[in-house]
Amino acid sequence: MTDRNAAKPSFATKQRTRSPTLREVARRARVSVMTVSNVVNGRHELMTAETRKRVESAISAVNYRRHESGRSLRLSQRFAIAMLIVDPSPAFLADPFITNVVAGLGNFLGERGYSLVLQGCSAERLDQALAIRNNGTDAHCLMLSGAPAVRRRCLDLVARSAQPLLVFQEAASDVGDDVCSIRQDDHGGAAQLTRHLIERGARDLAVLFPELPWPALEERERGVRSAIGPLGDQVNLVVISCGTGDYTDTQAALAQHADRAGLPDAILAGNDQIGIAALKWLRAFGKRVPKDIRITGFNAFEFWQFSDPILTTVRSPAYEMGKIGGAELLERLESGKFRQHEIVLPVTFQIGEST
Amino acid sequence: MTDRNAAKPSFATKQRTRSPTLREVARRARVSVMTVSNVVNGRHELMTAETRKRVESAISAVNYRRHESGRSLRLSQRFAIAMLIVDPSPAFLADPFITNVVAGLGNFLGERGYSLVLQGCSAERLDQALAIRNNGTDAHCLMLSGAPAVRRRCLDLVARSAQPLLVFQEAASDVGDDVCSIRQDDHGGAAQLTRHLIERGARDLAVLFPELPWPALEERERGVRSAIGPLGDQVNLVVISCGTGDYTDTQAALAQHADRAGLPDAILAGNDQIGIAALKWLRAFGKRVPKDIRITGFNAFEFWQFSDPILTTVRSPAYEMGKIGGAELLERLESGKFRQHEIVLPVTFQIGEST
DNA sequence: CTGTTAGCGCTTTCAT
DNA sequence: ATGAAAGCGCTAACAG
Repeated sequence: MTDRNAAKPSFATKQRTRSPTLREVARRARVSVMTVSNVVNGRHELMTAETRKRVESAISAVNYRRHESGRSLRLSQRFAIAMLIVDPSPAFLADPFITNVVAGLGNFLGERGYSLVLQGCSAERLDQALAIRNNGTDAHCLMLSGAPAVRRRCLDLVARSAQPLLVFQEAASDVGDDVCSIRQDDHGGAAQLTRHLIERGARDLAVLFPELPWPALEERERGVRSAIGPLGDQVNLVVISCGTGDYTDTQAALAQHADRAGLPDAILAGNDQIGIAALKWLRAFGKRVPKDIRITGFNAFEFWQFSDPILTTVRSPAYEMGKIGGAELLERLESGKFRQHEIVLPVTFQIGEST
Repeated sequence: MTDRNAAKPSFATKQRTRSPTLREVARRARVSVMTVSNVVNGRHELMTAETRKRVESAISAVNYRRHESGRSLRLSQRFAIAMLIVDPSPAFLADPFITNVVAGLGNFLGERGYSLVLQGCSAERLDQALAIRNNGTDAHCLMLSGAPAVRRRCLDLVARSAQPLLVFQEAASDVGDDVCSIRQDDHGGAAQLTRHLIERGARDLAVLFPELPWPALEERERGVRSAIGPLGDQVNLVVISCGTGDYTDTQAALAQHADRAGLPDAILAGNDQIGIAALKWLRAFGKRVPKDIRITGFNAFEFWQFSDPILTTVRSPAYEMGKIGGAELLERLESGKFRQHEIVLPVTFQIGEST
């Protein structure tokens, strides 16, 4: 019989004040730890009202908060989801598309008792990322950027973790069975914008995309081409790269292109930010929008209307995407498998003054 | 002597495939778990090269990833930090100020082996928030909005958790000793903008702030007033509320105010988004900026230059704030106390064309 | 209704 | 240089 008071947990005494445990609450309420656990977990039918009350006052007296690691260890469930954003820039939350997805996902998970672990990371260092090296969550979510080969490498790397995986904005059916891909209809949205431009008389189109190829951008380019398809001989298309896609790069790229090759009669910008930069540069250059040249944006997050004239664009369901993706993921955790492996959400055409 | 193979951990078999543990790796490498643990933790001097190699191949053979909950439980450290964003709107990441802080914080923590748990929450439900109810992180970070009394209540609630606390954009010295507050010099920035406007001849000023009082906005209003101070009799100031601060609300509020009370000769907007909405409305209304009326923004995140004319504004060190705050917090976790309790970062005046 | 036992995966301590 | 034991806080299973 070991005297339990003689225990010498020196490692555990490193902490200044250890936060209260079930045992401490149990001692104060003069019940066993199991009874306290039952109170904490709402199994009120297992005890008398008197006991429950005594335990509850002990809980609030010491402000007991359940230690996640004990529970997780015991249940082999972390009640946490990792969201990995692969972006070469440290400002991995700069795009409102991403923040809307993250907000939707985080809110949904929070309501359901799961926390969201957020990490931005470059593709090169993805194998060093905490969420990959350590096993601290129940599943991964992934938002990718970069060339197709880079994204493929990232996908395979994350898939090696053998955890459920939710991929945003990219098809991923071939990575395994425990994967779900959710994205918006970039193809359809881009096609719709293109048809709209052609209807308005544009024949000499340009897409203005950042150098870093997000999968959604590739999808949009395909959408543009498919809409042009039937009119291939009457409609011309060039691709202009606008560097990082920020204000300065976009304007510089456009200036250089105009110099070398002249201007198209319509520009499909990769997103609203790029569209606005282009629009402003054109007007400074003496062009009238939409009279001389038409411009479209993409995604419509608040500042699509900052420009003058207001952009014609396409509304993105990014917030819903986070939410729906989260629901699908928890469904997977509870049932053992994904109900769907591919989800595509519709976008909404939104006409402005720039076309 | 219990036969260990007779164990019946049915609860642990719920999982389809349990991820590999130290024990499994140890068995494959024919060493004890301690040796594997030593390899994982880089204590290479404790073993022969041969042993190390055998263990390392076993590790990569099964793709072993350390289970965070076991480690956390044993070490009484979670290696995770919670970031709570108190916002009545579900789009708690809508403001680029916040996303920059979060990105800076997350990147810094990630490099140092800590994960970032992100949660948005309304003030009313803060007591239900996962990060508050459960003890799953080593510290809290807090970004607040709302009236002073609401913020105070939130602060007290979070402080009850008795964990180290890093508060962004709000003084918090009176909440306890285990708290650090980090913010930008909103007061100074606003004062500088105000002096600039007055120098350019403005005498009839308005601040255009959203209804929801973020602490930084209060600070900016005080900055404006302090700059006016010495000229109180020559300079007039009104406060215009612009509802949620989004595009539509801002323009509606401005229209209503103009109708009732006419227009000031300078507007200090609460941020760049509001400034741009105001600027566009004024131009549509036939006013020339800056000739008839001058406008300033605040924070300068990318789209400050979207407007035409470009906004005069103030650059926010939001990303650095996240990073420096994170450093201060880890320092606290390692040393047992905060080195500093108040950190104020400078902002940078950035002249545009709107003043 | 309440309590006891065992063990989740890990790392510190101590023994070999 | 390597291993055995103990226990962090929690909950399923079972016993009373």
